[in-house]
Amino acid sequence: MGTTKRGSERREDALSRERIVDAAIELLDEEGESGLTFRSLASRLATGPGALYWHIANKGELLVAATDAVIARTVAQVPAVATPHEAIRGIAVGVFETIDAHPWVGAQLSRAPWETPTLRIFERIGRQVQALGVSGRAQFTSASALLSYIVGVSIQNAANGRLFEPSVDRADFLDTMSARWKQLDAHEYPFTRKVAAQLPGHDDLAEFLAGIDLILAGIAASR
Amino acid sequence: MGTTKRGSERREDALSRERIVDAAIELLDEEGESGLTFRSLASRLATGPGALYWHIANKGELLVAATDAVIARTVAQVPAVATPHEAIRGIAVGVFETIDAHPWVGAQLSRAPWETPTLRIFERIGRQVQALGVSGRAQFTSASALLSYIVGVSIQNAANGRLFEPSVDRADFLDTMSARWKQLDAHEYPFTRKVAAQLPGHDDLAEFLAGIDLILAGIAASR
DNA sequence: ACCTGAACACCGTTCAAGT
DNA sequence: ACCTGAACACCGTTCAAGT
Repeated sequence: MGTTKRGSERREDALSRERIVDAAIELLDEEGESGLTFRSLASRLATGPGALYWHIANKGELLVAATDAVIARTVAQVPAVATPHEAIRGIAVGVFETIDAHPWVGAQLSRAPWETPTLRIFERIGRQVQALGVSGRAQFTSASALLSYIVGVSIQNAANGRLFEPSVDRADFLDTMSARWKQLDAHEYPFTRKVAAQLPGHDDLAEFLAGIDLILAGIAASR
Repeated sequence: MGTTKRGSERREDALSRERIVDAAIELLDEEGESGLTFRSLASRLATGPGALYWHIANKGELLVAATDAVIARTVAQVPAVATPHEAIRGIAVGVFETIDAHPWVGAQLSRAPWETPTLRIFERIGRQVQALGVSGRAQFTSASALLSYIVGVSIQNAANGRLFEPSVDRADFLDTMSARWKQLDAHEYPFTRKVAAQLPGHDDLAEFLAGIDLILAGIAASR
């Protein structure tokens, strides 16, 4: 206080790493992965593409930062619940819904699985695996298996969601898919053709959680 | 036989969808995903980029075709074994090793999970789930869970493999990663810090198969 | 029918020049 | 210290023109 206004005074609209990342998230959500370019991002921030490089090293770092911001929000919002089993389901649902809402997050998680975003999820799952009473070395195995499953399914689900225009709804999508599977070669794809009938009315989230329960049942059985 | 040689005679080096896809696989394996461009591919085939578009619609189709060729080979080579449990482990190992050898296959499987390559794997797993005696609707859930886990882990494993230069070997990589995890904030990452000690000597394939066994134990327990 | 290669409309990234 | 925007070295894709 008491200092006179000078060049050091922050302008409202000054560029910063945070503002850039926020704008990138908006662009990714609105236009999809291909909509994020340094030119489009710069024009949204009313500057030139070169200015962004003062704050961020390259596009890879920008994507990691955007993913990390979204995932940090997700894990912070997972509700506290009674049992480790419930907690793991809560984390799973959180990640699933986040990737469903921001499909580019899924692609990023699988492209750079050693970065902080993945670690945030791993940490939360790990604590609950510990709480489950899993012993020493098996904790790592169990947490890794759960993490891979959760991220894997979420990505596949999000990719399916983008298969058709948003106007095509879920039921139509499943009907189309079911019809396509039924037309597969009878000799090559007997199983796929048989389960094609189950596709209409399929509940992705329920199916996903059934898989979680399967892994948790396996963990319990292996103890 | 007996026809005179004409324009319809096939030149040895004539372009074809098959030759293009084979060259694309070579390029992807040698140079990685960013090494495949229509220009580099065309020059390898001693033609111009435009020529390729006579045989293939676009880059997406080229990637799907390349992935499909590799995965078809993989599933064809899975050995016949005694039990469904063994068979599922065999498929899992096949996919794991394929993605480890061709990391771009993993990226492609998660980018387009509804295409034939994924379906080929799903079909093989499904048949074994059926052989396991899993009932009706649960077959779909079990096969999907296994598929997601197998593809998910394989992609993460392959991404880790590309983290550093090929010169950096596995042991060094794990040591570096372990050291990095130990430096994480003690309050934010207690679990990750604790399991960091288990990282050196970690056997990815063994850990992966332990996860498969976990899911199979869950399937057995849920029956 | 199939191939050629220049051209179009883009990219990510760099960097001299400004403030 | 931070921003500007032209320039560099690329992309995927198209298409008139050739054989």
